[in-house]
Amino acid sequence: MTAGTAVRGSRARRFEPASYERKWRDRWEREGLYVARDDAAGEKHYLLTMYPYTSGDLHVGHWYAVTGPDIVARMRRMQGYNVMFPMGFDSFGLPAENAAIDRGIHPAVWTSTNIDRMRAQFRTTGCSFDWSRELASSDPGYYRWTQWIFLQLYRAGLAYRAAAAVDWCPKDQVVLAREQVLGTERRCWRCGTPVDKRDLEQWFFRITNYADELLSGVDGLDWPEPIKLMQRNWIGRSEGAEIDFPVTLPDGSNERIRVFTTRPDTVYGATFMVMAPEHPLVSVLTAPERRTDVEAYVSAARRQTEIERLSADREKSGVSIGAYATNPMTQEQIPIWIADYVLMGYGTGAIMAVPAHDERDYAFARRYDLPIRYVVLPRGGSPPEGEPFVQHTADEVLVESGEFTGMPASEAIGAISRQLADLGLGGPAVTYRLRDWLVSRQRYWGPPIPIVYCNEHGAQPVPESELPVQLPADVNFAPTGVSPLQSHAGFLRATCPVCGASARRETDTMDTFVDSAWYYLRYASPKNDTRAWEPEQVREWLPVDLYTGGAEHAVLHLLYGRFLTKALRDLGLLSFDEPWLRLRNQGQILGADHARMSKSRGNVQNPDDLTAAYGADTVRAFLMFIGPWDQGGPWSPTGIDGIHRWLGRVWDAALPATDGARDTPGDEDLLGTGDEMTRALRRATHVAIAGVTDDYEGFRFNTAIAKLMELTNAIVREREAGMAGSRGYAQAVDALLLLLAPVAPHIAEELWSRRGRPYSIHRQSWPIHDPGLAAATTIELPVQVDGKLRDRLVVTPDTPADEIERLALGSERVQAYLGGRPPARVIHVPGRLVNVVTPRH
RNA sequence: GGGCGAGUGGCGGAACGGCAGACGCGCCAGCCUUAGGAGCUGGUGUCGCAAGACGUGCGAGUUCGAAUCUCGCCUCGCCCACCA
Repeated sequence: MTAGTAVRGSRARRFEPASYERKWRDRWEREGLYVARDDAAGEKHYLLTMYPYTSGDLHVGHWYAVTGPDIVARMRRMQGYNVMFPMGFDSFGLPAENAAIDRGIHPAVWTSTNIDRMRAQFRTTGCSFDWSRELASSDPGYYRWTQWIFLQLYRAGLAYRAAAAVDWCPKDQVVLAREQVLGTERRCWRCGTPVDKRDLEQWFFRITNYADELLSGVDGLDWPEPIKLMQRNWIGRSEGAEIDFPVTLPDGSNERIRVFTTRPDTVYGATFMVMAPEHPLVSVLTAPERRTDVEAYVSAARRQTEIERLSADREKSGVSIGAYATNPMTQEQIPIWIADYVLMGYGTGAIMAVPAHDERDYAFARRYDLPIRYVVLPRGGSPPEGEPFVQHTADEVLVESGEFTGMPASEAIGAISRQLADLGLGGPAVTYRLRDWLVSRQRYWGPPIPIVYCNEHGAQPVPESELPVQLPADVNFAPTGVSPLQSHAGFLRATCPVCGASARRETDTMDTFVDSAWYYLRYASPKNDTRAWEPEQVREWLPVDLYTGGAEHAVLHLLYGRFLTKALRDLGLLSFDEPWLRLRNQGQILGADHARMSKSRGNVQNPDDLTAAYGADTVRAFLMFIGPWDQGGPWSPTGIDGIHRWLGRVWDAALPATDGARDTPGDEDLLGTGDEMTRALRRATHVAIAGVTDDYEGFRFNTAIAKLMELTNAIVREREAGMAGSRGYAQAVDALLLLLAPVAPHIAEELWSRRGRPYSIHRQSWPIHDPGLAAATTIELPVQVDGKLRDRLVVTPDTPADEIERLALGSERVQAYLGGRPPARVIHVPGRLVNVVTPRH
C-alpha cells in the first residue's frame, strides 16, 4: 500500500475485486506460494483432481470441479501439511484429430493453443495449483514414458496381441472407428456400404490377471459406495463350475466343449447346448446339410453391434448346427445350437442350456420347441406352469438327477462340481465379466505403440533407448478413414532390433486411457528425462491421498489406474497397492436446460462474464454454495448477488479505519484465545471454526459457507453495537478471514494485508477450535408432550437432570395437557429435549 | 429387465432418530435517497382474526418421538443392460 492509495480515500476503500484479484494471483505465482517442495516440512499430502481433456475453453463445470479440492488444498496447507496439488492436461484423443480433418489445423497446434487458453483460464479461478509440475500427455517427454510402460507390460506378458473384431468397410477396405459407423443399418460414414466385422490383430493389456485383486482391493478404499459398487459389478465375479461336454468330430476324433455355469446343480436338466456364433468349434462341428443356414446366421451376427445383440426384449434367435454333445451326467445326446445371446467374450463362449431353470434358455427352448426338464424344485413342490423355476430359496432339492436326487440344491452345487472334477470333466470355476483392456487405436493422435514387425522375428519391442517413437508431424489428415500413420513411409520404416533387417513399424496408437492410467505418478518428478518417475520422489508423494473427479469415470479410468499400479508394483517399480486412497466425486453442472453441457447444444456456460462482473471469489463461493458438491445440478446464476453482497459485508466489517495502519489491535496475537471478545462473539467464532473445518474436510462446502455467513452476521451485529474498535472484534474478524481464505483467497489476502497482517494469509496457521469457548452459557431446551412441542426451558448447561425434569413438569403448558394426572413417562435426552408422555398414551 | 440414488417452502437447499425449513435467493412492508435493478431494517411453510391446527411424494409399520429406520407403491435421475 502506498500513501497515495490511502489519500485517495473512499474510492480505494470500495469493494472492487477487479482492483486486487489479479495483483494477488500474480504475486502468489511469482513467489511460488503453491509450489510443492520435496524437502518441505510437514506431513505430505498429495491432492489430485482429474486432469481435463483439452477441449478448448473452461466452463462453469471446470470451475466447480476444481474449486472444491482447491479449498481442501488451501486448508491443508494452513494446517501444516506439505501439499502437492498439481494440474495438467489430457491432450491426446480424437477431437484434436477431427479438428485437423475438419479445419485443417494440426492436432499439435490445436492442442497447444487450447492448453494455453485453458491454463490462463485456470489461473483466473485463483486455484492453488503447482504449475511447476504441469504436464501434457501428448508431450513427447510424457508419451515416451507411456511407451516405456507399454514395454514393461509387454516384457511381463501383460501386453499381448490378439485378434479382435473391429468394424470394417468392405468397399473402402478400412477399419472404422465406432463413431464412423452410422445408423442402425450400420453403414460406412463415407460410402454408405453396410459395414462388416473383421478380426484384426489388436493390442491388449491383461487386466483380467488382476480381476481378483481389483475386486478385493475395493473394500479397503475410502471411495463413494456407489463407485465401489460399480467397480465390483464391472469386474463381475461369478462362482460356479466348468463342465466338459464330450463331442465326436466328423473325422471320428473326440473333443470336448467346455461350458461355464453358475448352476452346476441343474446339469441333469441340460437338454441342449448353445455356442456363441464365433465359437471356434462351430465350423468344425456343423453338419454338411446345416452349413448354409449356420454360415448365414454367423455372418448376420457379425454385422450387429454388441449393443444390438444384447439389447433387451429382443426375441431369441439361433440355428441348430446338426451336431450333438453328450451330457456328462445323463449320458444323453443333446443337440448343439448357436445363438447370439451367448457371448464369445464371457465364460467359455458356450453354455449348457437348462431351460427349466434359466429365463433365456427357457425362451429359446419355447421358440424352437426344445425339451424342458425340471430338475430342481421346492421340497414336495411341482414344476411351475409356463415359466422356468429360477428362484433360489433355502429349501430346494434335486429331482430326476440320478444319484443326486433328493439332495438340497445348495449342497448339490459343490457335490456335482466335485464329481465332475473326479471324472476329469471340469470342476469348480470362477469367471469374471471383466475383459482384457483393448488399447489399440487405429488413430494418429495418441502414443505410437513401440513395436516393430520383422519378417524373420515377428513383433519386436522397440529398444528403450530409441524411445520415444515420435509421431511424425508431416502427415496427411485427409479423411481416408485410415490412420495417417499407415501412409507415412518414413514412420513405417524401421529396423528389427534382433537382426537389423528392415522392419515395419506398428501404426496403432494407444488408447488415451493409457495416458491417464499413470499421470499421477509423473507429477512426483515431472521433469525427469531419464526415467518415468524418480523412485525417491514417488516414495515421498505417492499414493495420492485425495483424488477428485467426475463419477463418469467410475469404472474405466479408475479401474485402469488401479490395474496399472498393481502391474507396476509386481514388476518391482512401485511399492504400494492402490493409487488413490480417498476419492470424492463432484456432481455435474448441467446446462440451464437441465441437459449435459455441450457445444452442440449451445448450453455451455462460460464463467468469464460472471468473473468480470463479480470477481473470481464471488464465482467460487457461489458455485460452492448452490448445493452439495457431490450433487451438481442445472446451472443458474440466481443468487449470485447474495454471495456478492455477503463478501461486501465481509469487506465492510474487516476494513480498518485506515489501510495498513495497524490501528486494529491483535496483530501480535492473530486469534488468541478470544478472551477479549464478547461472549456471543467468542461463541460464534469458535462454533464457526469447528463447523467450517469439519465441513471443508467432509466436502460440505455449501454448509461451510452458510456458517461463514453466520459468523459474518454475528460480527456485523457486534459492529452495530459499537464494538468495532475492540481487540475482541479484531480477533473475530481475523478468524473469519482465515476461515474464508480457502473459499475466497483474493479478498481474504487483500483484507489481511489492509489490516496490516503479515503476508500471506495463505501461510498462516489454521485456527484451532476451543470447545470450551464454543459452549453456550445457557441452552434452550424444547419440552414436548407426547412428542409435540409445547414449551421451552432456558437453563444453564450444568442444570441437573432432575431439576430439568421438575421444571418441565412444572410448566403451565405441560400441566394443561397432563390435566393433573402424573405423567406415564418422562423422557429426558440431556442437552436435547424433554418429552412428557401422558397416561392415556 | 436388474442395481444404486433422490423426492422437504415460490426457488437453491439445512436438519448425530429429538425445536422441520439453517444459510441464501425471491417476494412483501418500512427507512434512506432527486432517483434506483443500490444500501439498511423487519417480515415471509400452509390454513386461521386469534387460540390453534396441519405440514418433508403416497400408504402402512417400528418408536415416548420419524424428513431421517423398515415394508409396499408412485415419480425422477444415474449406472449396468441376454454375463450363463
